[in-house]
Order: sequence, then structure tokens, then C-alpha cells
Amino acid sequence: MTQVGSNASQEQLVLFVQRIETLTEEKASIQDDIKDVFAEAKAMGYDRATIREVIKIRKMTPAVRQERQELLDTYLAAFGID
Amino acid sequence: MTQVGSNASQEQLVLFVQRIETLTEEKASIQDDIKDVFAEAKAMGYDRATIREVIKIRKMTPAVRQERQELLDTYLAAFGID
Amino acid sequence: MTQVGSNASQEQLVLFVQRIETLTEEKASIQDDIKDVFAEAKAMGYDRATIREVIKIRKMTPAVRQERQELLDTYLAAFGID
Amino acid sequence: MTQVGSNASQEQLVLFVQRIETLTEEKASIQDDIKDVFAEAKAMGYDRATIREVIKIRKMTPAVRQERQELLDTYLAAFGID
DNA sequence: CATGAAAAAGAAGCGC
DNA sequence: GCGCTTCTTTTTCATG
Repeated sequence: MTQVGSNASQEQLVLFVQRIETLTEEKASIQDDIKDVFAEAKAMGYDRATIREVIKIRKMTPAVRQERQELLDTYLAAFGID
Repeated sequence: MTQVGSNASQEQLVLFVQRIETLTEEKASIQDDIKDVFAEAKAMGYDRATIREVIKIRKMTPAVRQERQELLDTYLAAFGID
Repeated sequence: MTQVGSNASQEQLVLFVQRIETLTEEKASIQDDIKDVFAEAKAMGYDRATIREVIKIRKMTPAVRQERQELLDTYLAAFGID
Repeated sequence: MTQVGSNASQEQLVLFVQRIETLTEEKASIQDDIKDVFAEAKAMGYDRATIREVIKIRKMTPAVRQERQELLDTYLAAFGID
């Protein structure tokens, strides 16, 4: 008998793949929900890119946000910006 | 009073953002789960990239898969590959 | 004779692929140069991420930059940020 | 006088940024060229995705290529594919 | 070396 | 329907 991986090994691989496929589907479903919310927001006149920016900022602590901004301002000053 | 967006409008924006943040967390959680399964599989000796490839192939119908392969083979022939 | 694409067609494909490969190499070479400049800048004490941010800002016109910032501020106000 | 970085330091930063910007433009220009070649190829009836695949394969040594393929075949066998 | 961020590539959705 | 932009995923790169 020609054997390409033991049966046990094959079953294991199949299970791994199936678990990943299932989780991937769930993830895609949530992604769809997110898309729907953005669409709703856009329909109410909100800007998608700005909403994303807000979410990004909300993920930072105030301290980190301020620190970043100050260094950036220093650099921008070298270009006469702001 | 200086007003930047009505209160109603502000509340609406907050709700949109919160919904997106919640969904995003759920998505990230599932992504972590996927990562864990890959890690498990890797610990059992399976190759991550190949598993991804398998999943990609399983998403195609056999007909499409074969078609793609044949076109690729035709192209490779121009380079004397295979 | 079994023929998979005419000779002329095959040569054409080969030329397209070679052109893309050459251009891709050139691109990679420039990317290396960029990497080197960042390394130099870092050696002089500059922060890589902030330099990137500066470059991003410099790509915008002042008008667009200001417009974006104002909309963002409006949105952030809804969350009591800034 | 309030000083945010010495003049010398500021000039240095400006030079670094300008060098990166120039290189980045060159890189973008080449990327455009690549896009053009793909467009030409498509106009001649070639498939973009397959061309990419060919290029990827050509970057591998034959040994690596074969190894990869064999591992994939082994995995696919667990699903009764091929 | 392994983790996490950033860039590039690839895929998808949108608008014309 | 097709190109074009945007979003996702992959790979790469820097840092601890």
C-alpha cells in the first residue's frame, strides 16, 4: 500500500483546515456587519475615513497621543508647517 | 453656546463608532483564534503556507481549479518550465 | 506537432514577463536605498515613524490638510477628545 | 529665543526627508511602468494573475519548487483532491 | 528569534 | 462592464 501520511495524520490535518475555514467564515460575516454599519453611517452623512481615524485615536492612550503629536510638531517645524 | 454638530447628531456618531469598535473587537478575537489554530497545526508539524494554499484550492470549484492550472502550464511552457 | 500557443505568442509573453521582472528589480533596488536613508536618519537620532508621518503630511495640500483636520476635530468633539 | 532643534539639526532632517521623497517618487514611477506593462499584456490577451504566478515560480529554484508542490499534493490527498 | 508594526501585493467593491 | 479606488491579506522589516 502506498501511504501518503498516516490516516491519523490525515484526519488531523482535515480537522485543522475545517476549523480554520469555519472561523474564517465567521470572521467574514462580522466584516460584512462592519461594512453595513459604515454604509449606514455614510447614508447619515458621516465620512468613512474620518470615522476610521477617530477609532484609531480612541485606541491610543492620551499620553501616547500627545507625545506623538509633540514630536511630529517638532519635525514639522523644520519644514515651516504649522 | 458654540455648537459643533447637534447633540442628536453627536450621539448618532458615537453609536456608529461604538458599534464598529465592538464588531472590530469580535473580528480581532476570531482572528486570534485562527492564529491559534495555525500555531497548533504548526506545532504538529504542519506547514502554514501550504495549509493556506489548501484552503484557497478548496474554495475553488474543480472546473475552475483545472482551468487555472492549464493556463498556468501553458504560460510556463513558454519558459521551458515543466 | 502539438502546439501550446504559437511561437510568436510565446515570445511575446516571455518579453512581458522579463520587462516586469526587470522593473521589479529596479524597484527593489530603490526600496533598498530608501531603507538606507532611514537607517542613516535613525543613526542621527531621528524617529522613523515620525519621518513617515511628516512625508505623508507633506503630500497633502495645506487646504486639504486643514479640511481633514477640522472634520476630525468635529468628530472627536463628540467623544470629548481635545 | 525659543529653539526647537538647532538649525543644523533641522537642515539635516529636511535633507533626509527630501532624499526619501525623491526615492519614493522614483519608486512610484517604476511601479506605474509595471502597471503599464501589465495593461499591455492584458490588451494582448494575457491573464494578469497567471503572469504574476509565473513570475513567482521563476523566482524559486527548481528544487524548492518541486518540494513545495510535493508537500501541497500530500496535503491535498488528505482531502481526496487530485 | 519572535513579536509587532509597516509596506506591497492581491482581492473586492464602487462608480462611471 | 471596466477601470479605479479601497480594503484585506501577505510579506517584509524593525525592535525587544
